[in-house]
Amino acid sequence: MTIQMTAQIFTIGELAQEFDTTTRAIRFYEDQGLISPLREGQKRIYSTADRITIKLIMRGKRLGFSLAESKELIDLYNTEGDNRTQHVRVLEQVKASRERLLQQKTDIEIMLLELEEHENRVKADMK
Amino acid sequence: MTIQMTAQIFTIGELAQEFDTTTRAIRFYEDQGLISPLREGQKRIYSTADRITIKLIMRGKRLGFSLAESKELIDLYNTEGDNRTQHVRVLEQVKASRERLLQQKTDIEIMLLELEEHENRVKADMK
DNA sequence: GTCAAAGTTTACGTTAACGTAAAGGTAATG
DNA sequence: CATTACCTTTACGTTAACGTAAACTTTGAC
Repeated sequence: MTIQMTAQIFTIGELAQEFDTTTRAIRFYEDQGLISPLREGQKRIYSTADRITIKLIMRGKRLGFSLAESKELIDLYNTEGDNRTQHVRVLEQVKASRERLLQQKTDIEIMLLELEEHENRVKADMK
Repeated sequence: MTIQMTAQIFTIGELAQEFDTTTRAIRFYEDQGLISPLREGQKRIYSTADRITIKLIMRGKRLGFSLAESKELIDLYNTEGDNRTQHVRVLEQVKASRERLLQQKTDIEIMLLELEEHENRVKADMK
């Protein structure tokens, strides 16, 4: 009794729908070297790995990352664990990314506080 | 005995330096209606209010806000408290902004976790 | 008075991230 | 077998957010 594990695949249209974007955009990401789907004849075949990459791209976009920046992150995760200098570079990149995210986090906290303040002013004004 | 309170003012160069940007950019924000500095002859004179607006713009940029979006926020804070429909619109805007920021916040948390995971993998790999 | 530093306007150039259109291939459906 | 729904490539168009250059004024320092 064997368990059949078929690798999940996706069409470009499915992914466009799932991530609320367009096929044009997804092909563009391929142009820019962010994904490299396989082909079945002419047609692009996306793996779950491709799908995750697109998810990462979209998350990046919501945070204001350029595609180039997202690509750096993607490449970061795809570094084959080889030599030490590579590793060092990766760790530095991780540090930089983390710092950026933490800065954004405090920016968000401040903006949330300011929004709340303003909301209260307006609500008080309504009475 | 009177206390002299001189309103702080800034030149475009000073602000460009403080926010690590260019005078061109600041003039551009004026073009787009985000700030309206006074003039002393030809020269622009920036108030502390203008300075705060620029601060908000920069924070917005770090979070991936377009200038149009930042302008909405700025206008939001500048709504003269008048009629009720205005107030309602303001509160709706506040809600939308908050939701966006909260989404970004969770995006950040996820990315931080993923970074940490990857960092650990790489570090383990180095041994 | 002239020189340098900072300010001004006008205007064309540039990059990122797709949008949009045209022209065509393929596969299931009635 | 023709229509419909997706897929493909190629290529030009568009918007945001300034960069860059040119040509000119203003002002404090020497």
